[in-house]
This record gives sequence, structure tokens and C-alpha cells, in this order.
Amino acid sequence: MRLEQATIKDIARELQVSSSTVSRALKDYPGISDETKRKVKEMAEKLHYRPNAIALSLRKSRSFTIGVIIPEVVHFFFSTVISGIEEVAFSRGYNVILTQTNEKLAREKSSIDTMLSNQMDGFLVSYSKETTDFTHFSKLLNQGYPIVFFDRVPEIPGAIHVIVNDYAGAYDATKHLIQQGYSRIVHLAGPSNLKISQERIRGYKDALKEFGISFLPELVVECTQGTDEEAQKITAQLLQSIAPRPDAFFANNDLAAMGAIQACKNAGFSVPQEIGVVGFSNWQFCSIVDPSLSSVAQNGFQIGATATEILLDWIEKKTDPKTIQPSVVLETELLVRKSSTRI
Amino acid sequence: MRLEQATIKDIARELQVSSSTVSRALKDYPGISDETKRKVKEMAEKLHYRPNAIALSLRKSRSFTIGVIIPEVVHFFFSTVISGIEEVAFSRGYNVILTQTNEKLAREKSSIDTMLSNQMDGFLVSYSKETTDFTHFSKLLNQGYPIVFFDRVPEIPGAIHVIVNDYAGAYDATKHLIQQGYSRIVHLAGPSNLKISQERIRGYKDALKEFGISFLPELVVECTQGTDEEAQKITAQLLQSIAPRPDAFFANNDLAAMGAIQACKNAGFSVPQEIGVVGFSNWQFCSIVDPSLSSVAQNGFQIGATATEILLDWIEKKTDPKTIQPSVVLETELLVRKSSTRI
DNA sequence: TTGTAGGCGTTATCAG
DNA sequence: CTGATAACGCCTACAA
Repeated sequence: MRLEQATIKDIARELQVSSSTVSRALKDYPGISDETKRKVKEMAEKLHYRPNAIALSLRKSRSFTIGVIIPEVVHFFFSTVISGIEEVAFSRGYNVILTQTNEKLAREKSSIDTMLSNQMDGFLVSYSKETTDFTHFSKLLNQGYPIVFFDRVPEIPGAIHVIVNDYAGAYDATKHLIQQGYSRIVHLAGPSNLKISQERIRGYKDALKEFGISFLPELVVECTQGTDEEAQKITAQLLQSIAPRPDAFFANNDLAAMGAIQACKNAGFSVPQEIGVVGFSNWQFCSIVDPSLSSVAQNGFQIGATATEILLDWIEKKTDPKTIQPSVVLETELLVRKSSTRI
Repeated sequence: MRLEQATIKDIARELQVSSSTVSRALKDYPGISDETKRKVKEMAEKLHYRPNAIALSLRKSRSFTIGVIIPEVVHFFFSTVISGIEEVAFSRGYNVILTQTNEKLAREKSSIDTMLSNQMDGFLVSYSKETTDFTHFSKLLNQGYPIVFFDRVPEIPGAIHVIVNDYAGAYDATKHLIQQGYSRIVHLAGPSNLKISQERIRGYKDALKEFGISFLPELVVECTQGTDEEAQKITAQLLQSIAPRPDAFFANNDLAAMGAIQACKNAGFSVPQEIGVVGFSNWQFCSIVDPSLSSVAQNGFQIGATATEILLDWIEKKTDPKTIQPSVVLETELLVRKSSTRI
């Protein structure tokens, strides 16, 4: 049914030359007569010749394809990262194979397996929330397999990664809230096993300390799922149970921040006059909601692009990146909007 | 540097048997002694043997990989579609290679080229806004190459596609606004060259007609970009220039709807009391904004999943789908929220 | 300047 | 029950 692709052999047969001549002519190898080159290229055109990348991969043991493993595609931050990955990969002649784990460890492992079968040249990974053991990654790394982690980075010594400065982002956000006159600041934290969550808590604490505000453990609450519903429930409860009531919320992500705002409104408090809110990530909707949501922006595109550059350099130079390619920490930017501005 | 993958030959050498025996043993072919099977499988385990999918692809002229071509990854609707694609592809043992065109025709063409080189088994396509000529697709279709279009479908007779019922969605939204007592309803339309835009306009018009409201051409305005800024400007202008002023907006997408709401608020009108607003797509933020945004939901996941099922059936059965696989039109669902409820 | 041969990893075919 | 051989499409020593 499907029309067969023309191969080098077809061109060779038509022209009564050997296939090696055709191969060389097509790649402008030295030592091929211009006449032959011309004829070969003409025939290639005529037969709609297209090199078979699969055959090339087999020959070179290189697939020019990188595997991307992320928790979820439907996620503003991750989709932004993917976009950055795709741009760089495309411009450097690589394909991107995508797989989402849906936060499942089993899926993560099996994805890696099929990708290894498919001879990926390297991996870009943000691991699942379920992943606490990293041997399936460290084994590959030990074999010299190129893997660059982003956003969520594993406890593997020497593993290359690209992250944002979560500490500074959280510090900035908390400091900003304090400077706006809020003092009983709740931190809606992320899953405690993720390093990004820990770093953000650290930044939050340090900002408090810097301004002489004592840290209260009950003001740091873990939002495991990170949904707005979850945050809304937690916030509503906090507003009731804690006295004096909290006057600000610094959320680990924007969806949670929106949930907090909703809960505040429902409880009859105005944002930002009575309660200030800052999110994290700067999702698309931050600027269009009312009040607009202050947020710590992390440039997902740049994270993806940078991680891909590092990975491809590693792949192509076939050097040990540990000595030349440091991990990268990108800066965040606090975008102050209405939800936290009362001065 | 990279540890070499064990091959069938390695197993064969270790066991002093032929590679064909190993191949057969691994696949539980009939006519292999249990003893040999056991030994082969043990050795495969020991050497961490992993079949080389590239070699298999070359052998079978099948890559078990499908190519996905979309305008943008960072887009709630498209990311949802990708998620559906990925789920089905993974569960059926296929890989997904992703490429975004950024709405550029040139990029679309070159992506197809490299994907063809990479021997994709088929394509899932939503073409770019720049694409008006479809010969690069129809040529492939004529060669029997499997392509399933989604969301944006080309003017190619017999092309298989998966779309939502844009007409009915727009009709429902408009009808709902009318029933809520709005009558001077603006439609913020999409790019006029896309069929989805045309269909939505048609649904809008028919609902008006149904309720005896005369259609006014000046109330349909094209928003080419579909951003909130664009919609905000256009809305602000409409509120000034048209008398009597519009009392409802049905936007071609949710971002535009948000822009409209913003403009209404800025002009001192309350939503939904004075002006009603309905969007299209049901983006994530619809339920968390204030007032919550009514929207016509289109199930991106299902679109992606359905398109992938059709494509893989086509690929695997190698039948001509024109006779057995009809195109699919999925129904939309109007989600009524606060932005359009005043009764 | 061009051709020949061998191999990348796998499996189908034909022998034994 | 198992082995040898060829082929998928391409590239590259080595020969001529």
C-alpha cells in the first residue's frame, strides 16, 4: 500500500554506478567527479530520495534522538520546558521523544527501558513524585550514559542538573510580603521529599529571620497535591484555627495560591488589603485574574533550552561533563502584582 | 566511554549457540528446547540484554513511532491533546516524537521531512495558521501514508480527522446567553481562515436566528491572535463605539474571554449582572478566576486519544481507512459558571 | 575517480 | 531442534 522509499541502491541501479559512489556523491565527498555528483543528485531529486535515518542510526550507533521524561504534559511549567527543549533539539538536528510518567515510578522505569531500546542518545529527566530511589538513573550514569536532570534533581553525586534558585525565589517572595507589612505569613509548601520544596522552605525561613520574625512551624503546611481545592481547604482551616489569624500566604505554586485567595474571599477577607498572597511559577493566568497574582517567575523555556544544550554538548563531545559542564542554577524573578501590594 | 549494549551475538557467543537460536529462544518460538530457552534467557538477564529497536525497525521497515505536529506546546488545549496521544501510544507500545511549528509553515514542512527520514509509522497533525496549501499532506496521503488530523482539519477530500462539534458548542453558548436575558451578544471570533472559527460563527448565528434576534455583522469581530490583551482592546472599543452597548461576549477562546471581562470591569460594568461572558475550551483557570468563567469544554485528552487510536488501527491493519474509519466529531459541553449567570 | 566487501543488530528462510 | 545465510539501508576501509 505505502509507496516504497527510494534508497541509495535505487539511484545506483538507475545510474549504473555503485551504491558507494552514490553515497559519496550525495555527501560531497572529495574525489568524486562533478559530473557524477550532478547526475546522482539529479536522480536523487527525481526519485524523491530521502536518507533513511534508521539505517544511519544502526550504522553509527547514534539515533540523534533524545528522550524526555516528565511527570505531566498538561502543566504550564512543564509544557514551557518542553517547548525550550524542542526548540534547541530541532535547531541542532535532534528529535525529541516524549513520555510522561503521571508521577508513577513504574511508568518512569518502563519508559526508560523502551527508550533505551530505542537507542536514545541521552535523557532529560524530571522524575516522578514517587521516585525516592535513584539507582535506575545512577546505573545509567555510571555506564557513561548522558542524563541531564531539571527542576527535580536526584540525590546522585555529580549528576548534572538545571534548576532555578528556589531558595532565592522563596526568600524574595517572603521578604516582599514582609516589606508590604504582612507578618504572619503562611507557607503552603510542596511535597517534602522534593528538594525544591525544601529549598523554598529554607528561603522562607531565612527571610523571616532576616527581619526578626520568629518562625512558627504551624505556619508551614505541606500541600502534597498542589491543587487549588487542596489549598482552599487548608487555607480555610488555617484562617479559623490559628490566632492571631495569618495575614499572608506564600504558596509553593500558583494554583495553590489561587485556592488560598478563594478561601480568603470566602472567609470575608479582602486580598490584598487584609491578606497578601504570592505564588510560584508565574503561570499564564497570573496576570489575568483579579486581583492579579504576584508570583515568582521561573523561566521554563530557558530551563529546557539550557538543559538541552548541556545534554547535546555532552553527547556530541563525548567528554566527561563532570569536569567541564557544571550544573546550572537559573535565577528567578519576583513579579509583584496586586495580590500582595497594599502600600 | 559508554558501556556497550549486549547483543544477541554476545549471548550466542557465551552459550556457544547460533544467534538465530538465541533470537528464537527469546521470543518463545516453537521448536526450541526448554533447556536452551532457559539458558538463553538466563544469559540475557545476566548480560542485561536489551533488544535494539533500531535494528528491528530497519528489519521490519516499521519504527513503532508516530510523529506529532502541533502549532504550540505551551497551550492548554494542545498540551491536553498531547497527553491523550501519549497515553494511548504508550499503552499500545508506540513512541511519540513531538515537534512544534510555532505556527510556521516552513517549520511544518521541514519537520515532516525529518520525520519521514526517521521512518515514522504515521502522523498526527494540527497544522499551522500559515498553512493554506495542503499539498505537502495530500502527497503523503496519496502514497498511502497514514495521517490523522485533529482540531484543525485541512481541505483534503477524504482526509481522516478528529474534531469537536464547534457549531453545536457555539450554538449552545449563544443560546445560553440569550436565555439568561442577554441579547446584544458580541462574538469575538478566531482567525477566519480556520474552519473551527467559521463553524463557531455559524453556531452563533443560528442560535440568534432561532430566538428571533437579528444578526448584526458589527457584533462579530475577528481576534486574530487570541490573546487577552487583544480582546481587551477590542472589547473596550466596542463598548464605546456601539450603541446600544453590547451586553454579552461569546469569545472564541478563554484567554480572549478574560480580556473581555477585564475590559468590562475597567469600563465600570459588572460581570455577569450587566454583561455576560462565555469562553471556549474550558482552560484550567476557568474555575478559579473571579467571577468563574463559563466556557464550552472540549475534551483535548479525548481528542488526542481518539486520533491516536484511529491512527494506530490504520497503521496496524494496513487497511484503507477511508472505508472503515470514519472521521470523528466529539461533542462539546457547555459549563455554566458565574460569568454568564444572572437568573 | 570508482568499486568491493563487510558490518551495524535482528529475524526470516532454508537446510540439516 | 538448531545452524548458516541473507537482507533491511547506509557507510567506509581497502582495493583497483
